[in-house]
Amino acid sequence: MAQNSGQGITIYDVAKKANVSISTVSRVFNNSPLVSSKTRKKVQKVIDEMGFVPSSIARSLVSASSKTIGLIVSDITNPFFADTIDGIESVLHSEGFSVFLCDTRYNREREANYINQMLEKRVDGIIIFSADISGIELLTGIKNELPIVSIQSAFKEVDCVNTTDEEGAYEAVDFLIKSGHRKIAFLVYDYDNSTITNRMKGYLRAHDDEGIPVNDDYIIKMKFNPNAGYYMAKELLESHPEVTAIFAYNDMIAIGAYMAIYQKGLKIPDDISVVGYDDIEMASIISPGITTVSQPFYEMGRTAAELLLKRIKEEDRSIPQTILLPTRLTVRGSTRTLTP
Amino acid sequence: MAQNSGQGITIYDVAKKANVSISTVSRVFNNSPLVSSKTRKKVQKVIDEMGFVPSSIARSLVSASSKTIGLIVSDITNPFFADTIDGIESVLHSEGFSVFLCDTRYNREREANYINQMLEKRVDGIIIFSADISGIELLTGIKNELPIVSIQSAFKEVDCVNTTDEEGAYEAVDFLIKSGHRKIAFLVYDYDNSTITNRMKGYLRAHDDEGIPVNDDYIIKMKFNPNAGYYMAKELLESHPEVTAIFAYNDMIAIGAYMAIYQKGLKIPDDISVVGYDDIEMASIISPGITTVSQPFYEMGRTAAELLLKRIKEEDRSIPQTILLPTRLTVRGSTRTLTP
DNA sequence: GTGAAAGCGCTAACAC
DNA sequence: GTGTTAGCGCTTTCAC
Repeated sequence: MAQNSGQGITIYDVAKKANVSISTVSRVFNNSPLVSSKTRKKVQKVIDEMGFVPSSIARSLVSASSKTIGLIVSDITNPFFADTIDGIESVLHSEGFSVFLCDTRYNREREANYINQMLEKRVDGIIIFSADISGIELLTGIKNELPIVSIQSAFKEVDCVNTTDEEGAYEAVDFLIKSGHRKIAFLVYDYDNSTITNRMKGYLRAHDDEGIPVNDDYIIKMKFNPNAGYYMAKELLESHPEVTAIFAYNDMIAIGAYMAIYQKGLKIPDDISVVGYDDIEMASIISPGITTVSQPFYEMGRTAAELLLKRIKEEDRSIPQTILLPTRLTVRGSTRTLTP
Repeated sequence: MAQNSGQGITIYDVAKKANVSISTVSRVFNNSPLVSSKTRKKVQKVIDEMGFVPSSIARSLVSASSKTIGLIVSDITNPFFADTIDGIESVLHSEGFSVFLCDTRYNREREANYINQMLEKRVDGIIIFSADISGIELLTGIKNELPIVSIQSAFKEVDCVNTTDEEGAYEAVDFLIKSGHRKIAFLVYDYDNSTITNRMKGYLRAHDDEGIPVNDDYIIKMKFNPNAGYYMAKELLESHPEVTAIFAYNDMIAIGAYMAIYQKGLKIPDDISVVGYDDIEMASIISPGITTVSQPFYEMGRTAAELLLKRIKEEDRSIPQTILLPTRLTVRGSTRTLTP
């Protein structure tokens, strides 16, 4: 173990003690091949003894690269963000980059503040994974100078990594239809963004392809609130008890629906089937487990980081591209086949 | 709007264009009073026009302070971490500090890696909010050089910010007893740490103080798994259906218990009352809302940050101190009064 | 009130 | 293979 954490110790201290020049010290901890193994060993020993840790600040100043990327998310507690962050870091760390992570909590002011911090810190690029679009608006002012990759929000002006939302919803609803369900509700937030639009398209197209008419009354919308799923399902169960399946826009809504169903004294999936979206951890904890559309969050992170790194390295500012990643239906206990 | 984000523009560029020296430019964006308002206005205009953003890298190098603190958490998706992080940032930002946030996901290797990154980045201090103790072990090697504050894990060698776990559990169980409950189960993880020990103490002392004997069979233990609450409650309901109330070690366990109770066809709180701990968001989403012990997460963050800042500023390395923050029982629909 | 100059800890030519 | 040296973009004395 080193005697200390190297705070305050510089290459000069190491050089002096090892009787070499600072260049040699620099070469050693940069793994330059231009050092004899004998010198390297000698210097490394002194580095370890003194607990020397090179200052990334000084390195950044001369190399004109902070080796840091900024990551903006709108809500770090959102369970699937963690996997995405993992994916991002897995590729970034192997390239020696670190991540400056900022949680805006859907707050514009914080967002602006963080972006300014990133500029000051001279991040080499920015990845933004924000449910709403506002952060991206703020970024447009700098997108010509700094590579930017957006995850899960379609935006033509920067590189994007998205999932196939329409197909995911299609697969979920198609699964219900093929299981014999005909009266399938859709519980969704009342907003206008590409994700909602695409999942709605999938819901409609699945009906269309199977020749099943859509009953507009089965589409329940509500502005976002943490309890929205509960209220929407409650309303649905009262007004349309004939419904045999619910497709929820996401797992949080599905969980709210569970509560409304349980309180009505109904059983899942015996009386009603439920399908969610996202596959958050709670989807497998709750009982029965939620049949849901899993998104490749880790892969999304990896893809975004690779895209960004390519832009950083190649200084490539050509036309922004969008990469679409596929989803997968995970079947658990919340759905059953309807035998007529 | 600035023409660009200032990447690549230095104080020399600004100085030249404004016809002043670089010192003056520096004084302007540092709000030094030693500039005439006329000069200030002139320089500020150029700064805005060019979109100059000072490099925190260069500033850190000369000022020998990164104005950054490292924050280590074991799982950012843990819902209450977000509030704590908010609290931390609220005090840090007002002092011009930024936060380097690292999610170790309970992985030692990542932890060590992040600590090394923090050392390289020359953070001015570290706050660690990690369920397990390992991170703190890693930090002991550097605690003499860098201020460290730990949140929610008792550790004598560094400053700590904790909550009154025993009192929180006491208040919860006392509330149940005062509501007429006599057969109260405790569902808890099977580990040996101070938080678990303290809540157990609270559970026992509440019984003791009211002269109610504790039935050891009502204390159900299980190693951590995401579904532990469900399994423990299931076991309890089968072996001891006479129980009228459950005190869960945390809200996740309480939610698992809800599932087991619902599947048994029982109603909450009619057939059985449930009390949780933490007051995570889901505690108010789920139905009925969970009566639970709320922790002052935001305040914990603020307190930790203030403690750290004090250490950083005063270069104060005196005896580590521990600050205990109180909890509060939040009564919702999951509990009822038992009329004999 | 303003400017000149030294130096923070490193990297990267360039010289030997 | 190794050392010397000139900066990187700022802050901070110290003159004026």
